[in-house]
Amino acid sequence: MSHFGRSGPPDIADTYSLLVLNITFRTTADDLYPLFHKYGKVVDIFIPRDRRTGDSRGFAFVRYKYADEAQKAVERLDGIVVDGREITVQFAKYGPNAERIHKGKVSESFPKSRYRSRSRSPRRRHRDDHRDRDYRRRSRSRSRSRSLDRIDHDRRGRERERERDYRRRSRSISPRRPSPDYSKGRGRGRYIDERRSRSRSRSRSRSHSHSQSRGRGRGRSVDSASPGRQSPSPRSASPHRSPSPRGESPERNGDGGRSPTSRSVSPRGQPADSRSPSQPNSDVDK
DNA sequence: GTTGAGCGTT
Repeated sequence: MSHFGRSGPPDIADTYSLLVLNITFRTTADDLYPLFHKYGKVVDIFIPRDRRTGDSRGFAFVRYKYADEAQKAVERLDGIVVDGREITVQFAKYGPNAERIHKGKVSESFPKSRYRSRSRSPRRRHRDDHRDRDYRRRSRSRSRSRSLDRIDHDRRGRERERERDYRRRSRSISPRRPSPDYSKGRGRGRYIDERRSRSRSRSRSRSHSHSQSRGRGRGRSVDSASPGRQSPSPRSASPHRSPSPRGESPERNGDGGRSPTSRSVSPRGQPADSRSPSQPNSDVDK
């Protein structure tokens, strides 16, 4: 009884899910089970993890059998330090049985005591608020061109898709908001953005070999490269690494997976900026 | 080895 999330949800008939936030990335269901089991009957524990890496996302779902026990666990385990991190336990809102809980007796059994008076950072603003606001705004959309609406819809869909993918990449690659202080206090966000844009462009051109080794060194024979520094490819002093004189190299699979790096900046290939210096006259000629 | 706002799977 220590293997949760093995065969999906056992039964969500009369269970109450708790959302456990701020847990460490190493915490597993087995680690949370004893803690939560002390306050009630835990029927299932699920920890969402990344599909690519497989690491935990930092939160877990603990399903209780009874609401009173779940409530007790929320009050008792919310704020405790697990593995060196203060976790946050609260009732799950979005879930397969969220409606049930919302319309069930939980809503009546627990009208309040949702957020404990704890001096924790207010982390309640996220998708929930956004969704609510978006929904309201959309509902009030009375005058709007159809074409615009379509575009808006498309844009929103794209945004949602990106968000759906994984926010980690978004924040890592495109740190649009490094610090809320800049966009809140100062109004030079645009300036910074502009400058950053240019800087990024140059950086891309300059820094070529950006370490994109994110594959944990799987696939590369470390044995041959470990001892001594022999050249793995004893090819002649040829600066050209592309055997093909023209066209991109057909092989772009480095680690045998995919290239999550932001290399799709130019779907076409090389921008018009870096043209071949073969014909310097072309400029003057035109 | 890293990260840290948030809402979920076979």
